[in-house]
Amino acid sequence: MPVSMKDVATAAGVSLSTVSRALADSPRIKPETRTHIQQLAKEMGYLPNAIARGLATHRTFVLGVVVMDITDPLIVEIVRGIDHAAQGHGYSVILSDCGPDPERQLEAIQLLRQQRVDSIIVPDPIIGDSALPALLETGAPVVLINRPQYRYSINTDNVAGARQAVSYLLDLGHRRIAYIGANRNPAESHERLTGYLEALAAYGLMSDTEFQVGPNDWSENGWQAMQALLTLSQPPTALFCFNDMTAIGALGAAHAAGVRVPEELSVVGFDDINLAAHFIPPLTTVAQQKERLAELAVSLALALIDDDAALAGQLIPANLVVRGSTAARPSKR
Amino acid sequence: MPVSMKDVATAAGVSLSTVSRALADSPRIKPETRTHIQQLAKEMGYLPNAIARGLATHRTFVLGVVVMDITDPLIVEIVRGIDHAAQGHGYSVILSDCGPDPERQLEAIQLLRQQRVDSIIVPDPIIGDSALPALLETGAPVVLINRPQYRYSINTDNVAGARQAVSYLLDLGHRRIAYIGANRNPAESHERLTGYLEALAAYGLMSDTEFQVGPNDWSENGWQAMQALLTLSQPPTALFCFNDMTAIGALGAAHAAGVRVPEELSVVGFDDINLAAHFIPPLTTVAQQKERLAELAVSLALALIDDDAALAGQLIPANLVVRGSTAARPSKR
DNA sequence: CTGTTAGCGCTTTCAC
DNA sequence: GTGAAAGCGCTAACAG
Repeated sequence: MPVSMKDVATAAGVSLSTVSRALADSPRIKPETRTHIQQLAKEMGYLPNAIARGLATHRTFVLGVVVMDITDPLIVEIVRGIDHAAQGHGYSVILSDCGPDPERQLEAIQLLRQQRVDSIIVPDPIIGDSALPALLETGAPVVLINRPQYRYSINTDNVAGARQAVSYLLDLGHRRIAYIGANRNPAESHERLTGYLEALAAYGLMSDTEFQVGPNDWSENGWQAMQALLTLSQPPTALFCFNDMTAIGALGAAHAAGVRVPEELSVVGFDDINLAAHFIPPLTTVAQQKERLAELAVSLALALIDDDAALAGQLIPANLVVRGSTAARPSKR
Repeated sequence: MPVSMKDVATAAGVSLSTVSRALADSPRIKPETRTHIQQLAKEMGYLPNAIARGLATHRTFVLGVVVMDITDPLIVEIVRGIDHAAQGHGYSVILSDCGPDPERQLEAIQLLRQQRVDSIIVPDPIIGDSALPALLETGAPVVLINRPQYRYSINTDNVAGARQAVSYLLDLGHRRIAYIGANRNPAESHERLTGYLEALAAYGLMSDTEFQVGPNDWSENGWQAMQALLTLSQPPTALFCFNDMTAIGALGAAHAAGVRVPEELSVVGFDDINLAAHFIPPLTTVAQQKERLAELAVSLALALIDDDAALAGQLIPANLVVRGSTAARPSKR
């Protein structure tokens, strides 16, 4: 029932293809008739049928986004950025939340293929150690976020970000600084560990291996890692955590043990999720530029449709945001 | 390049329509040939082209989901539920994050219409006071979540949930109980206020109007509301908050003012967002059944395609989850 | 500049 | 039971 090009054509007394051209701003059309038709189409409430167009052009103007858990505070923010950027390009995004089950991941990818999405973005560093191959067979280009090992990716500069955070702690006078890593995410965790070690080395310090805890990820595990650190004879005075959720877990354990933050312990996270600013105390953290990562990923995903990989492999800086969870080293210790 | 039905047909030495029927499990086909063709299709890696099918059948097997900010902790959880439920029905979901700008909301809706989604779900009680009319003109059925005023909606029982929360506080011995509401969400806030008042009334109590603060919504405002309450000569000993984010804001203000929770002040939220369990202290809250809301919304959205509105208007119970932010009334006060 | 004609890949009458 | 053919709404040669 919605009005089609044919309807517009007969109403305008021209042929179907003239309408098609007019609406597509084709150069080969008389300006007057074009504006006339465009206006007529608007009056009639014509809305292009993306399905029909997709069938004819083999371009659906739909982007697929595959995540394992859209509930992850970092991931949602990136997904939101992707959605906005896509809309800016006239694209829609199909969201596919796969969960941890590999079989379901495959099914979800099949669905995406059936829908003939033009390109796929995976803003989730965890997904796809198993699903990635299937994804790549899709035919559609696949862009990853924060997966530097893969060629078509857009990544945060984890090493530099971590270095910045730990340097800051060193500048505050801290010398016993621990790192709580993440096992769900070995590659990223290792990069942040590298930055941590580099910062220490620049101060002529070595990291005590008992200060490299984890790897862990969830806040529960941040909690456990903190507890382990508190049993040391010389516990750390500062903590650099894989991400904000880990930091929040550690904060909980510190609170439970009666360790005051930041007076007795400084804590730095990574990501700068929305919550970080609202936590008690507000979390000092290394902010990822989620919007920018998303924009670039979308641009790359669309460019790859035409085999343009110029944007591939970009490294985006991450910047320390100082808030209430860090302070100078307690003098008494 | 992907294999089409035609390819399968020639490979099988049958006609195109036979393949179509075989793959659609049509009854009018010899069982043997059907299984044969199905197997052959699988071997050849045939994947149905949803675009072509959509053009032929006027059914795209795509659901539209419109939100204002997918980053909202309650909304994401519901969206995740929608995505899962949709996948279970063989549907994909196009996510449209519109932001607060009404103009952009209209554009996003246009995109959805162009994609000819079969149905639309709006799990966001805020969006659409302006966009709703446009949405309804879409032609596609529209289902709302937590918008009881609208006929095709699935809703949490706010009144009963609130009543439960406040009754619990009363049972703990609290008598001076404040409510912090939300102005971004007047309808929901009012329902929860109603439950609050009902619970007080059941104890033969009246609410002091100075205890009905807000309406507010963001955690910053929860903070402000709490500060206002603390200036009262007889501040409340317990707080029922519109939602968890408000509660978290209030918790922050209490912390800043040196008021200990739950020893000196009990706080109850609403929603049970992921974070609630991880906060310090873990938040007592009224849990919405996000999965269930999502499932029902999807079922209704799909049923409405065939004009079946049996599920419309369902009321889903919300249940109190007791955690660490509530305790018996301090005896000294 | 504009009209005619094929498709795009699939479903669905209508015949056989 | 199976095949032939038309058509979904649009684009894109190909003619004029």
